[in-house]
Amino acid sequence: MSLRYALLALLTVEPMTGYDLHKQFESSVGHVWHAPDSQIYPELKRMEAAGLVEGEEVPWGPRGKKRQYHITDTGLADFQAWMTAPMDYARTRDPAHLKAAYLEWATPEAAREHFRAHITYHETLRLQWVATADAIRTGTSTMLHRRLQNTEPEKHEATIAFKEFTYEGLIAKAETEIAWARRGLELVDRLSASSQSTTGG
Amino acid sequence: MSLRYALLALLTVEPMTGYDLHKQFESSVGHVWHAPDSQIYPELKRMEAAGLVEGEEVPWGPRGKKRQYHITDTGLADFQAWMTAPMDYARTRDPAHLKAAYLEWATPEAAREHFRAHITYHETLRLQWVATADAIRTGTSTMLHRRLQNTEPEKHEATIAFKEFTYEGLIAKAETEIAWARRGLELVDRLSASSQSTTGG
DNA sequence: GAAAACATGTAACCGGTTACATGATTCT
DNA sequence: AGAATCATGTAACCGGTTACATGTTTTC
Repeated sequence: MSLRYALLALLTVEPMTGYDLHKQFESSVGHVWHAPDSQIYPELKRMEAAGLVEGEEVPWGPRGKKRQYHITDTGLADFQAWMTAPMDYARTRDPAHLKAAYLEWATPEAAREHFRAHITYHETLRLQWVATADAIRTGTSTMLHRRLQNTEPEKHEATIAFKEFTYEGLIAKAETEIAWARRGLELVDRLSASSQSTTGG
Repeated sequence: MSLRYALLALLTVEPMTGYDLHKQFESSVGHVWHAPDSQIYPELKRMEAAGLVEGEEVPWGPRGKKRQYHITDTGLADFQAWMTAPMDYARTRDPAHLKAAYLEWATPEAAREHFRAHITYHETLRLQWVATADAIRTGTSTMLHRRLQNTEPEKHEATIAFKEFTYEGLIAKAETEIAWARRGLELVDRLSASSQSTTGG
């Protein structure tokens, strides 16, 4: 159900087509939420049926056309209700830690590879998030720029602050994972050393 | 597909019934993986069809019976192959951070409540994980005890170390979330103060 | 005797993924 | 002219959730 609110959050900036929204999920918002276009188009239709958004055919080139959606008052009210309602946290389901708990079944090299992949993955995320956080801080983010243009000046400070703060949290998360995986590599080395001395002694 | 490997991981300790496995998901392993019984029983059947486990009817009381599953050689090979194979990381989908990014749409009190709930949730997790990590360290964990009894002594050190290490990682994760949410509360206070001085001035 | 725990499922649904399918427009 | 991008979907599938359904055994 969060996809719906991710879409509404984006549509509070300005009217967009399904394709515009899909592109957003590949960049900025994509860092906290991802969705393929095969999920976006049907969801927009359901949201229109529920009165949360309204679509409008607009011409595109000589023969083409596209459907631009804008958020309705109902949609805005629904979004704000979601913002105010308590979150329901999904039960833990963490494949990386599940696997880590049973690495005695893998070879030391496979265990090392597991942690290396974990580091690579989270370092990639971290870099993206640092870049996005910088863009927010320096005012380079075009999406945020457009959002601020449609926002009352009193809300500018909070709008920027919450986005910056979100990315700081994501960066901290990534750094925790990286630090943990680095310690994992050390652990594998220690265990290999001790098992080799056992075998060798 | 990870449910399958979570089940295999548990069945490397000893043969269990669907109900035993379900109970495990409510305690120890439940911290890294969760599954309702409605998912466990059909999955065990599929795994039996795939030759990864074998079920055996065992009597239970005077009239009752239960089906106890044990892992097969094929199942063990499959589990080890999964342990060795690289993980595929799912795309980011983080409702708590999605919401945090747009908290300018919530009232300050709702924003505070969001962060308070985040703290409560992760503090609960943290306490559970600290308790489990302690049980692993002190040798109080019955599940780990039984596992070690069916494990060659050379593997004991690694078996314990990886489980302890996994819980340390989970605890670090929870602590990162708690620290972030605490800073969130401070941020809301700062923003409320500055918007009030604007309104009041 | 009642309650809690043990035991095992089915069915409907939902959110998300992957693969497939098509066509227009803009840029080089 | 060809490639990249814009644009919009359908269909099959899969993993997971929620609700429903039933009966036995053990414990108090």
